Amino acid sequence: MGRKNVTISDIAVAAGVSKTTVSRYINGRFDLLSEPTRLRVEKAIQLAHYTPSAVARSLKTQRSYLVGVIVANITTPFATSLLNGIGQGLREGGYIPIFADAGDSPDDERRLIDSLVSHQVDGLIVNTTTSHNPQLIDLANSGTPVVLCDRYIDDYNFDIAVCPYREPTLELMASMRGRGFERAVLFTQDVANNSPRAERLDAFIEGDRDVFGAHDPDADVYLCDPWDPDSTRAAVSAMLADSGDRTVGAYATNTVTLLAVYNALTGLGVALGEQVGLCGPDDWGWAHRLGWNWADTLGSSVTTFETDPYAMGLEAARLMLERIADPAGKKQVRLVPAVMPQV
Amino acid sequence: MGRKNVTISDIAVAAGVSKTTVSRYINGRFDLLSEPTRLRVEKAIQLAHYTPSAVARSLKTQRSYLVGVIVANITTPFATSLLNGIGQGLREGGYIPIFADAGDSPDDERRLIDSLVSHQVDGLIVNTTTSHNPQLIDLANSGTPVVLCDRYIDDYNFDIAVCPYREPTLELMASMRGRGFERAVLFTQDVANNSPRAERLDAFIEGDRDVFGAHDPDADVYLCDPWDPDSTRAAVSAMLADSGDRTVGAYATNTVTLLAVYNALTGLGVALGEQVGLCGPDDWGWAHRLGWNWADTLGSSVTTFETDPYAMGLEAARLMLERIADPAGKKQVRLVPAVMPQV
DNA sequence: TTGTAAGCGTTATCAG
DNA sequence: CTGATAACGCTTACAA
Repeated sequence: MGRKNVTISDIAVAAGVSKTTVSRYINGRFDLLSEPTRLRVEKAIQLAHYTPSAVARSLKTQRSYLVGVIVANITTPFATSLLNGIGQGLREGGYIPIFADAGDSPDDERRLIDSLVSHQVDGLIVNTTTSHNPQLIDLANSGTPVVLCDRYIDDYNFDIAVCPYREPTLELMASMRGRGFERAVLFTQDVANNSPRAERLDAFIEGDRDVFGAHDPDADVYLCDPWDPDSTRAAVSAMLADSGDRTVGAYATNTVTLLAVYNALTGLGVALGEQVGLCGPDDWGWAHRLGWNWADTLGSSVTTFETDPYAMGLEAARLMLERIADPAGKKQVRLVPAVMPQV
Repeated sequence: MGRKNVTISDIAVAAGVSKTTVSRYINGRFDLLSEPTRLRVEKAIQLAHYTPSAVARSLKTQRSYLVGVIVANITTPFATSLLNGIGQGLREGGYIPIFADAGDSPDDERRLIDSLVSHQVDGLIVNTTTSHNPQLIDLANSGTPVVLCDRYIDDYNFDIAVCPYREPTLELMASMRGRGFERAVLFTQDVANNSPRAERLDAFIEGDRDVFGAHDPDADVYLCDPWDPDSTRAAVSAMLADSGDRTVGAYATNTVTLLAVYNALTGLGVALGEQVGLCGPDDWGWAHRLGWNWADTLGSSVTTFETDPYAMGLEAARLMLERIADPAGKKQVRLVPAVMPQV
């Protein structure tokens, strides 16, 4: 109970050898050990339940075999599958993933980066909360491997795994138009500092103009915070008022927002399908692994294109392994395409 | 680019003081520094972009202010909210949570524990994959703070945050009986090594006997792996065949299993409500934060009792903080009750 | 108020 | 094959 930790010196003494020899054993340099010494050390280690200190090792070698992974918001279905993929990829390369959640707070993200770096992680995979991030740029510049996930950072080239959202968004809008909806609207959280949202917004504007023939697409954009049911209800109400008796095809910027809008609509007694149709990206990895088509459950009028956050995590992890192996290599953008909507 | 890390010595030299003085500055011991020296050190630190090495600090002080958090399967909605709560609680206490995913593999869990401990985490919060876990018992015995979450480990008293599942399970079964279902069945993953599942199984058996008057409750238990649609479909088919024309109230051991069973049922063309009713725990924290009643979406005949994984995480974190503050204190069991079903 | 020096538990460099 | 010994970057008595 609470007994002092056994160290390499203890083992050395117990086995009657030097620390160096024990160290060699730990690191599997059996070519440098005679059979008898090896056995003596082995026995001593087992007897004492010795495990080497990774901290001391990290301090000396400047490597930890740890990779820090920071996700903007661990509560989303997207993040869940992303982490799953990243974990898988890193383990395959012999690295241990350490997950952290920024909880959508740039401040917390900054603190986490500092902390992880100061704990000697060998690299950082970040699904960042801010597209303006000098800290990460400095870090990458100073030689620390940094890989981005899904979200861009301005003014610097990072290794990054991303999904192209423009095309599937346009396809989805075309399909909504084809189904006869007269007006297109977008529900989104604040787009500032968030590249995927910005990309989807741009694509929406483009589609609203080209596919729906809107003159003032900006007026079709509704801001809401999906985690705040009141905010979403307000946005949906405003949208309904603005629409008059036009039928509406609503695009939600992500799965969480889609669910929030769905809640608001049904809460307001709006039947989905005739008056309002709902669509958006489906970034819900684990529902698919379950074989559950949640969008169908909401109603057959809900259409989506499916992204693959697990694959994205896997790619990000691989980028990290490559970057660690070759710190000076050329930065890469890895595309993980969405599955086009089944029209 | 790749320039050597600046250390406390560099700052000492730059500021023309000793390492001790710089160390005092870092640790906020301003009472031991004269105004001028403080300013000199401050300037030197800023100029050099110096950040102290947490690794070196950990090695020296044997504290890291890191708490390792291992979750059995990060892909589940339960885990998502649990981590959220744990993160919140730990941050409030000044500790940094480090998340890791065992991916339902006891082997990976063991490796993760080793790794985190060897990286000097100040404590470990574990939602374990195995109820038989000598490694964690040793760890706790040796003085490392260990807190369990939701799942028990045999043969040792741990600090633990858990939800009592017996009562709500019985209530749910009574309500199913009240709605006229003639047979009760349970869908569950393997119960071995998993205390909450075992507890729900026991409660089901009790309810099947006492509420439904079953003579052979074991025959009403169907094993399936929710992540494998085929396995679930097979279990559901078997259940339907066994039931003949009795109506069935099906209890799923957790949310993921409930969804899987729902998929299988609808896939087989079974309409929910008349022939088969579905119920189980609702451990889907974030859906509730969204205000989304997913069970209603599946169909109004799906009934649940709601657990609170976020609160559970919060309690676990608080237990950890208390244990770190008072390593010798008495072990505690913290109950986080479920919300009884609305009948 | 400041500094010296030892040491945390490893690994790396040499020298046998 | 084996072993001294000096780092790694920090904290902490103990002096001054």
